[in-house]
Amino acid sequence: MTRTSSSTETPTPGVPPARGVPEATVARLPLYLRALTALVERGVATVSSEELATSAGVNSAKLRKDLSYLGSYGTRGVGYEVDFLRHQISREIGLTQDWAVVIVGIGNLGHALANYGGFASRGFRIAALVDADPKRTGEKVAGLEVRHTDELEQLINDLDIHIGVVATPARAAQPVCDRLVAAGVTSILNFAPAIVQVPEGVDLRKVDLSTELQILAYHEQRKNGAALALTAEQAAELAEAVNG
Amino acid sequence: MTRTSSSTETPTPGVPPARGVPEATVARLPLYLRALTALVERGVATVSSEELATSAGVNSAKLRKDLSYLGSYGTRGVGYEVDFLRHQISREIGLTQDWAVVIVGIGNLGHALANYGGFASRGFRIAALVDADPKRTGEKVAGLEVRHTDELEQLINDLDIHIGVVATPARAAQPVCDRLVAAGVTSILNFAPAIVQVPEGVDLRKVDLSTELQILAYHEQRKNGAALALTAEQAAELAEAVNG
DNA sequence: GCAACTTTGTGCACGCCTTCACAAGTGTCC
DNA sequence: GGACACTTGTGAAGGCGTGCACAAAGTTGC
Repeated sequence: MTRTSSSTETPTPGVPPARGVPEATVARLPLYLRALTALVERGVATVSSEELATSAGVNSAKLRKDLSYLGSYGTRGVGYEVDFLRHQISREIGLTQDWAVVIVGIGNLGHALANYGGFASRGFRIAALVDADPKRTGEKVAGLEVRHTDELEQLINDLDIHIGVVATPARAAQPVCDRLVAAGVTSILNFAPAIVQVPEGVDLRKVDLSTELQILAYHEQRKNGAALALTAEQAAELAEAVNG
Repeated sequence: MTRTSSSTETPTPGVPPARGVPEATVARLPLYLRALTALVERGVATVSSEELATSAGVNSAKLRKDLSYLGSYGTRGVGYEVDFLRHQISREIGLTQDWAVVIVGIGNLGHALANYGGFASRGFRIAALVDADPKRTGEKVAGLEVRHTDELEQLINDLDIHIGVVATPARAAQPVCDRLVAAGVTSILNFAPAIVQVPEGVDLRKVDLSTELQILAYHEQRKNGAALALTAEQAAELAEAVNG
């Protein structure tokens, strides 16, 4: 019924097709998936949009609209069959196949990522760990041997890896991404605090720890009556700005 | 000149004031700050919006509009004075004061966060590390002694902590957040893969590692001609759906 | 002091996302 | 079998963010 993807003929040249699902919706699908998984584990069979929305932390209208982009998987008057919906979303995201992932940079963060259980349980398989430091080569992390960066291209090729996770220091991020892309990786998750450029067709997502804290700090500063947080210097500046 | 905050009288009840700077702009300020810091280190004195935008990975019009919310800190025909602008943004975000932060959950990720250099260099001071496991209590991490969760409220009070970082397992996230809030924390950065609810007035940001990967997987699945990625089962489902 | 050039700051239009509100189904109870 | 209660799916409206395009403002060279 809603397969009217013919009228939406403005594919926005620079952006990949993305069938019909808005980007904002895609970003929320993993959220729904998690909420549904929790419901399955509790043995719940059906759920209304209201309940599911609450446990996913969103508005119920938004949830229904999001799901409507995937199809009509609910039953009016009843709700959604939990297990069925979970499977549909899982398939839409592409979690029914397993994705081989390489982690580059096995420092503190790389360690944490390699050991993070949330990946394996969601269809992501850490297939290779790579570090530039020869001293780390051979070390076992999360049951996997750390390989030297020299082998990066070889590993990507042999293990058919399409997704790379970058957890290197900032200055190494761009060269590493270049090599990943050259070797055939088309999706990169970057944890390094650096802005990296990738060619068109490669998806790049960024997780920046200190950026998140800074955004919090911005709002924090504006609570409790901001005046409380002003230093003498800042107060002087403020006064100057208001009067001048 | 642009201090016409009187006409914008629709403060959106549920949302905190947020003087006049759009949320999307706030989220980019740390980006600009980083780019400016890099310029300072290279000894660059002035920079045009075009250059700064490029090195921050955004559009120059967007950069100028963003900066215009903070004030008129540029010089037409010249550009922005790097050090001055950096200071202004820093002040706007609230990085001129130092923020005491507590990290709850010293597992792999907590370790990585405690050792992450990017916090200290940006006005965030890791003031306390807390873990529920008595075996970890007393352990030294990043030069700080890990304390037991029992001491959480005491530490928050004594050290005047307003920002909490949660790196616990999923099931512990909500109780921990509740305790943080009860003890006076008003900003929380949550790394646990769980949806947590906080009362109004408390800012909550979420960093979810597997969500990011799932978003990448979604797009990855749609590259290379999605048909390639279909399993027999999925193909059958698809055929069924199309034929009805 | 004037003309040519550079770069900022912003009004405006467009598009995406969110939210409301309701018609269209579905189950239940009598 | 019909009335009622419930819930989905979606048209439409409003708000927010982006990017264009240009006026305003400053600099340089003569």
